[in-house]
Amino acid sequence: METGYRGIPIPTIKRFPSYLRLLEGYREEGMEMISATTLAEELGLKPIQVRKDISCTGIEGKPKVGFSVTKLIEAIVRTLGWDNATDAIVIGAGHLGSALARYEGFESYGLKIVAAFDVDSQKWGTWLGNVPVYPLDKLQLYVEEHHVNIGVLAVPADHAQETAELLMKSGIVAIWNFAPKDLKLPPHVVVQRTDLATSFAVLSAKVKQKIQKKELSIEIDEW
Amino acid sequence: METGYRGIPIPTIKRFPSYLRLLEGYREEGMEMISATTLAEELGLKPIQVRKDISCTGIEGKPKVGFSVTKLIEAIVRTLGWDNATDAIVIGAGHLGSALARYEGFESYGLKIVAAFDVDSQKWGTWLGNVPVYPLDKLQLYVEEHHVNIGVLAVPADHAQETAELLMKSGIVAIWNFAPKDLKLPPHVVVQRTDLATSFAVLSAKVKQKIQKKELSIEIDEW
DNA sequence: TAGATTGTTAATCGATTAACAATC
DNA sequence: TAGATTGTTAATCGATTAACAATC
Repeated sequence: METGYRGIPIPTIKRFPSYLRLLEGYREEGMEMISATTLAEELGLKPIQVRKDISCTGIEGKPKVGFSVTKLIEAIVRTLGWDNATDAIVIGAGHLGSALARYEGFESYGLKIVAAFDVDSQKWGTWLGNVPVYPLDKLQLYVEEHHVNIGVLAVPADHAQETAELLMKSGIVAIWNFAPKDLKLPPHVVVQRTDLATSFAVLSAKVKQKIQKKELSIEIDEW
Repeated sequence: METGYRGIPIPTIKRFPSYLRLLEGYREEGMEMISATTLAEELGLKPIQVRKDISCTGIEGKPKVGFSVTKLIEAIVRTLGWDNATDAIVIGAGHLGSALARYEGFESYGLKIVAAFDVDSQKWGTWLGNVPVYPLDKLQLYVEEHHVNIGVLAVPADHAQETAELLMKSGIVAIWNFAPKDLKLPPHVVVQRTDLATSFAVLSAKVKQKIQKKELSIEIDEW
């Protein structure tokens, strides 16, 4: 059985934004060509890994010279799908939802927050930066009328599941979940978590491991 | 040459918080035993993976019955190092820093935000929930006096590197970096990113892949 | 040219998954 | 007991890394 197209590895996808930030800096400095070797050094990666990652974009480099900075940027942006701007809504206008709605960096990812929704009537009609806050009841209608694709979920954990289901029913394609809750949704909905607990778990584990290593003696780090 | 202790796999660490949330729900319901099979089903994982993960905590189960809910919770919490509360400070009292300082969920991870710091003199002396905001100049002294271990970095990207170096010099052990910037720090400092761009990149790629697959027909994704 | 860098093919490494005996 | 579940050992899978020919 032929499964065919396998897709770009998730770890590679995760490194792309770092490449992009670095490359945009180089572009601003007027640099035209960049080698995988330099990118690797700058990001603490191995050159071979950077080359492998870049090869996923389909772009070609010149031996001894490297890659065109602008072409590489374009290729990565295209590979991530960040060249087509997508409208998104934020659900939950609490502290986190508010910070997300106001965040200006999303533009460069092709993400545009067009509205926020909340159950709290006191927030209706207010603005989070340039983003208006509407009643949650208006969500379904808004999504249908404005063809919103992405829902940014920033509600409390105990309302995450039901809100996600509402988003799904409204026709949202993908959910970016900031609530500390694992959603159970049918596989046709794309869900991506940004879970503080998960991130902090890795930090904690690294700290703990470092302490353990130091106790068991062994080597030293310089600097 | 014997390298010895290898540590718990990062993917396992990342799944632990999901197990914990689920288990705490079961504990509240008064459930005493739980099987890996049930946990797996609830989280959309394979039973074998859950068993492997659990085995990393060192806890033992009973065939046909499962694991003690409370013992499993304790074991995971201990494995993550969440049983020892750690003091942390937030640097940058903008929208994101403010949301982080006010977030109450950190308690259950053994993380306590004790202060925030900002360059903006207008913010000095104000409070983010229960967290006071101090001048950035006071950071070094504060860290030394209060033995703060963790710095939560929520400053703009163009100040992230220098602020991280300040934290390092002040004696901070680990940095939780929310700035969209890759930090260059010596290996003895533990750094963990929570990068919106990275998370959104995965979301974008999944959406794009799904569209492509739908065109080519065929099946689904994980995560 | 010589040397650095690309791109491909193969080897390695680590995590996931499968198989199955042990056990309550 | 029979059947479900654990825990271990081996197989598989995917990503990283190594090796090296091609090339500007």
